[in-house]
Parts: sequence; C-alpha cells; structure tokens
Amino acid sequence: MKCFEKEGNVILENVEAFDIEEILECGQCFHFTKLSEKEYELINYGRYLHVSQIDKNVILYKTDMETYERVWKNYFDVERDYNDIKHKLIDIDDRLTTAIEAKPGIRILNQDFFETLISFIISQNKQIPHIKKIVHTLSDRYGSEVDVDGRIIKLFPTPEQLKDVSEDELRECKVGFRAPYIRDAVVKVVSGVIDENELRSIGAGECMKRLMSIKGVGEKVASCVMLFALGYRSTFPVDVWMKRIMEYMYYDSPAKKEDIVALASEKYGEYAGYAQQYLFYYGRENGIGK
DNA sequence: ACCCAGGGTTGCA
DNA sequence: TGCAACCATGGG
Repeated sequence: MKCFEKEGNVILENVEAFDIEEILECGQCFHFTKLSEKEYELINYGRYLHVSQIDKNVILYKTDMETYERVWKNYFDVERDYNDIKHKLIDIDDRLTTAIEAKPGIRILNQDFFETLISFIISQNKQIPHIKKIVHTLSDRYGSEVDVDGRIIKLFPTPEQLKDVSEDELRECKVGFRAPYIRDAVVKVVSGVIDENELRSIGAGECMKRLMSIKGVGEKVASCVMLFALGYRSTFPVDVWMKRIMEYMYYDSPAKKEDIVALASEKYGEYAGYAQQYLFYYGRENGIGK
C-alpha cells in the first residue's frame, strides 16, 4: 500500500483487505451515512470524514497526512495485516472460508471509546437501523457542530456535553429503558471512575469487570466496547446472531452463551474478535440459523 | 395481534 | 446458580 497527500486529500493506493462498505456496514459502528456506492461520510474521534473507494484506492477527502497519521490510520487499523489474520483463521477452521471470502475487506475499527460505549448501551434489544437513528439524534441534539462546505454536521456528544442531560431528555431521544444506563455511564466517565486509559492497560478480565460495573452494561456490551474501541481483539461478543451462528457451526442443540465464548476463545484464541466479525456479518446477511 | 431486535436487571425458586 | 418477566420502541 502507498499513502500520500494530493490536492488536499489523502490517498491510500493499492490497499489490501480493505473495503470501506464492508468495514462500515458490518455492524461495528453506527455513525455514518452512505452517500453513493463505496462513498460514505462518518463521524469518529470528534471528527468528520468523507471517504470513498474505487477498486483498491481509498480517498480520504479534505484531510492531510498529519491528521491521517494521528487519527485515521489507527481508526481504520491500517497497519494490521488482515490477509495474515484470514489465513490464520482458515488454518484454524476451514469452514470460516465462506464467511471470510464473502466479505474479505472487513477491518475492525479502533473507535472512540465514549461513543462506542454509549452506542452499544443503546444497542441492546434493538435493530441496527434504529441504533443508528438514535446515535444521530443524540448527536443532533447535544453534539458540537462542524461546518462541512456550508452544511452543518453534528458530532457525537462528549461526556461533558451529556453530563447535564436528564433521563427524561434522553427518553425524548427514544432510548427508552436505557436512559438510566446512559446516565450511569456518563456519570462514571465524567467522574473518572471509568477511565479509558486504565481500561486499556489493566487486561481483558479486569477491563470486562470494570465495564460491567456500569448499569446496563453486561458481558455482550462490554465485549463490543473492548473489541471495537479498546483494542482487545481476542474478545468475542455473543449476541442473538452469534449464538445462532455458533450453534449452527459447532453444536447440534442450543448452547449457553458462556460455553460459546469459551469455545471461541479455545478455537480462535487471539483471533477470536476477527472471527466474530466475519461470522456476524455473514450470518446476519444470510440469515444463518433462521 | 404477535414476534423479534448486536441484552441487562430484577425477582424468585 | 438458573430462569423468566420486564424493560421502550420500531419494524416485519
């Protein structure tokens, strides 16, 4: 891959295992809009990005190398060798081939911690389109403005911006019974009880425990935050889809989530998080396990 | 009218 | 420890 700045854009030339549509639509993030085929705008890290892809070339519009190096390179997990990961997974179990080859351009994003935490608290018992809608509503109401060619775009609110938002106001954003959960998350982040840097350094087990001390954060939501925002790539979130898919692949009868997580850890090891994402996207698109 | 969604908490055995 | 009712909301 070659990377350079040209006419105010940053170009990633000849990318490997990188498909902007698969990356954004695979269910790991919610704050983006499709503009046209392989062309999107997205919000993350308090920033707006307009991005498109033609074949193996990706264009990050109106940004510079400094910003790319500091923000988007890490966000898109550019440095990681996904072809190697895919080979490792297929070596572990060649039945992963179908899912991997269906969406070979998936990458796991390194997303903003707070936005990921709130987004996945919202995600419980909701479908993806509705999660997206609520994330956009929260941003419209409480986030900062960014001027994009005269058009006003709203960022996801910071912990400070949500600090004084009441449960009732949150309910007006249609978060329903999750309102007190969001409140608790905001309070714990603002007070420093939940600290991103600590979570990154204390290890997976302890990180999981700390996240689950937030009301409304159980093992699944915590797993998603760990995998999609905190760099714990061996984490294996099990939702209704992953339960069905794993039962379809490895069991002949309903299995406990706990056992599925243990099996994934045993089989996929440090690659469990990647396996999860290939399987989730494939299983959901194809209705595996009905 | 009924069921389900990238679940979690509470209550009760 | 295990299980099920319940939680808001929208879409099929």
